[in-house]
This record gives sequence, C-alpha cells and structure tokens, in this order.
Amino acid sequence: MSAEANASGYSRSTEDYLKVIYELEGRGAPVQTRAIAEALEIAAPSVSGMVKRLSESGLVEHVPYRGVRLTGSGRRAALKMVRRHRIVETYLTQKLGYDWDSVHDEAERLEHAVSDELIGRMAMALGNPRYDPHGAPIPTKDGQIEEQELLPLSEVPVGSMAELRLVSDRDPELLRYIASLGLKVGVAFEVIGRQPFKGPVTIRLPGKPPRDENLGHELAAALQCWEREGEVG
Amino acid sequence: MSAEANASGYSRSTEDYLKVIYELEGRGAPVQTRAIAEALEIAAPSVSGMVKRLSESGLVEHVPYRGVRLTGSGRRAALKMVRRHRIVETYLTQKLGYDWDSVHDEAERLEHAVSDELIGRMAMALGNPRYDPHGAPIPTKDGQIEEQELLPLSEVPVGSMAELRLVSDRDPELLRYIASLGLKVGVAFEVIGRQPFKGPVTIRLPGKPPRDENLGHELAAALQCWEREGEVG
DNA sequence: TCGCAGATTTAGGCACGCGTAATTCCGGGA
DNA sequence: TCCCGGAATTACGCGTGCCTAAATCTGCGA
Repeated sequence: MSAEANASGYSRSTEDYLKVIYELEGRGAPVQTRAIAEALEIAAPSVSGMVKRLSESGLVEHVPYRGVRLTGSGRRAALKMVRRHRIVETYLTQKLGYDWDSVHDEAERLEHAVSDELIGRMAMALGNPRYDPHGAPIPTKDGQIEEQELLPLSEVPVGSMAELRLVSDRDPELLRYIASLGLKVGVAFEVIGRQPFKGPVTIRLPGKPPRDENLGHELAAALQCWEREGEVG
Repeated sequence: MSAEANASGYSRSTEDYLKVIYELEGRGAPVQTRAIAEALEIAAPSVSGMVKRLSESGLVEHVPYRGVRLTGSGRRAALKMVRRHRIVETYLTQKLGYDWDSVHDEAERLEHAVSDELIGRMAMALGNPRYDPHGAPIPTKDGQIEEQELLPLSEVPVGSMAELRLVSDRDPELLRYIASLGLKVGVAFEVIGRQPFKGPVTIRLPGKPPRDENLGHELAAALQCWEREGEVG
C-alpha cells in the first residue's frame, strides 16, 4: 500500500466542509454554522469543532458567533473539489452511460479519490467541457469559474422564451421527472402562464405538436434559465 | 451530501486489511500479525487492535499468537476489493491512456470509492476482461477467481520457451524497466542461460534480429511465466 | 431597556485507527 | 528442562470527527 489518504492532502471531511462552505457562500456572505450543519447532516456542535480546526489550518476565517468565510487557499481547495465533482459527473454521463439523475452520489465519493492526473485525463477525453450534465460551470484547472446570469423559471416573465440552463444535481426524482417531460439543459420553451400565490407555471415545450406542462412553483424555482427576451416561436 | 462513507460499507482501513490478508494468505496458511504490519506499513500493535475488531465483525478468524484467516464473508469482501482494483487498473490503462507502471496508486485510492454499479459499467466497457494489465486474473462479480499455474522466470529451465504472464503492479521502476526491454504480458521468449548462485538469467527476445537480455535473479524471480515445453523458435 | 428565542459554543464522551513502551507468549537450542 | 529471541499482545495515549447536554451569545420585539 502506498497511496495518499486523499488526493488533495486534506481529509475527506475537510474536503466536504470546504465544498459546502463554498456553495453556501454565494457572493461572500459569511456562512452560518447551522447552514453547514444542515448541508452536511451533522450536529451543529460538530461543525463548531471542525470550523475551529479549519480555521487553524488557514482554510477559513471564523468570527465567533458570526460565521465563516473561505480564505484564498480554502477557496482554491473548494474549487478543486467542485471541478472534480463536475468532471466526474460529466465523465460518468458521457462515457459510461449514467443518467443525469444517478451521477451525484457516485461523484460525491469519487471526488475524494481521484488525482489531478486522472481529472486531467477525464477532462481531456471529454474535450475539456465547460459545463456538467446539469449545466453547472466547471472550474478550470487554475480555479476560474464562470458566473452565470440566470433566472429561476418561477421568475421568468410570462410570454417570453426561456432556455433551461442549470438544475441542481441533488434531487434524482426531480431530475427524472423533468427529463420525462423532455426538459434538459439547452431546451428552449415558452412561458405561457403563471398563477399567483406560488401557483404553477405553465410552459409550452417545442414538438409536433407543442406540449403544455404545468410545473409547481417549487419545481419552477429550481430550474435556472436564460431568458430570451423577445418574441415567441 | 448523501453518499455512503465507502461503497462496500466497510471502512477504508478494513478494506485495506482484508485485501492484504487475502494476498498474504496464499493457500490458507494463517497470516501473521507482523506480515500484515509490514504490508500496510503500520506498527504491529496497531494490527493487533484492528484484528480484534475485524474478528468481532466476523471478517477474520483470529487464533491469538497464531495468526488470522479470512472467514467466508471476509474473503468475499476481499475478492470484491481485488476485483475493483484490477478492473480500475485495466480501465485506466485501456481507456484513459495510463501506462501500466502508473496505475497502482490511482487504483489503490479508487478501489475504496467506486460502487458496484460503476465497476460493472467499467467492466462492460472493457468487454469483461479476465486479466488486468499486469496479467493478474480479475475475480468475477460473484467472487470466482482463476488459479494460475505459473513459474518464476528464475526457475524456468534453460532451453525452453516461456511467456510472461504476470508481474506485480507494486513496483513502477521494475515495470518501466521491463517494458523498456519490450517485455510485457503475453510476450514469449527463449530462456538461453542462467548462472548459478542467484546469477542472472539470459533470455532471447523475438525481433529482427532477436535480442538477448540479462536479467538479475531478483528481477527474474518477479516475472511469473508459462513454460512452453518444447522446442525453440 | 429587558427578556426571550434561536444560534453558537463549551464541556464531556465515544469509536476508529494509529503510535510507543512494557509485558507475555512461543518455539528452538543448550 | 531452561532460557532466550522474536512475535504478539496489553496498556496507555493521541488526533479526527462525530454526538448530547449545558452554557452563552446575539438580535429582535415588547
């Protein structure tokens, strides 16, 4: 036996913490202990303890009772994990026939085990993709990540055209459902109605003939879209 | 986050122990604490402690001061790890352009992270190979493994033809060296000399013109061959 | 300004898996 | 049979990362 514990040099837990902190940070707001605890499904005091260690390692900045922010090296490590996760998901989907609803768990384990070398080879084999199967941008090797200007379908104005660009990889049921409607990343459709008080959104999907579907508010809120200003097909 | 700690349900350490015990067991002889400690590069008392836990989990049978043997479920789990390791090595070599001397460490990490599903898909993509790139037989999904009748090159009679069938994946230097000689699994050659007192073995490699090479005893002992009884090219 | 709810941290504990030091066991030679 | 060296185990301790219970802080509404 001779392999490193973990390809990145950090423990599996550390990698998980960095990734969720990155994801919860949005645009720089401090991340609460409780949010981390919920995302990782562990108790809040456990997070307090771990945050202390992360802070001593210089990966996060911790203001007691206020929250944590990633430091430069914390963010770099987090983006590395995000890159790994998304490349693995893309690879499994494109090269090994996985469906987009079943890659998340597998990637969640593999992201801790793959080396930079392997990620590089996977990316190469895929032609250095910019997005994963759910539309999420893949950070580059040197930690650049594209910022997307997206709108939840629940907020796209009625009457405009929209294109599905991004959906979370976390909910297989949701992914299977929207796939069953013919909705995947890149599909354009018309928003033809929305009911008030978190009512459903009605969209018209392309096809012969076009098909109308009603999507619940919660679902519509999970579908990040480009709004294509302008007229209707 | 929602993935299991480890695809098999056992901890990474447990998986490592089971694999080395399997490999050290040969044909059923009890495995000594010290042998495990050396293989895993950890201290002997640590092994004693772990063996106790493995034994309580029903994975090994431990006779104090005598050694351990895998139980049925221990052997099944070990063979699963061996299958994972060898399929991953084969996949990396065949599909991602790795050389045979660089796959071991990567596989050592990945074998703990891949699911049965993924191993199945990799095996499928490879056409269900029976051997890994180093010639080691790949256990089937249900835990069958082929027994090979092989002879170390250091014991193949002078004058016979032999074919390289198996070499350990542990030593990248050795693998690179023999590859540089044109020796890989499946290559046949003639054994034309061997010096006494652990002296070198001389082989004649096919080619135009044939090439003779002298291999040190230790190296020759690491090359497991089929002896092709009979005459010489 | 006070008090309360909720978030956070501290206190104390546990399992895992590793280490070193000290002790015990086993087998072979005298 | 005794003794001795090497193997194994026991005793004790450490860091990681999780837990629950108890204390503390923060901000908001009365």
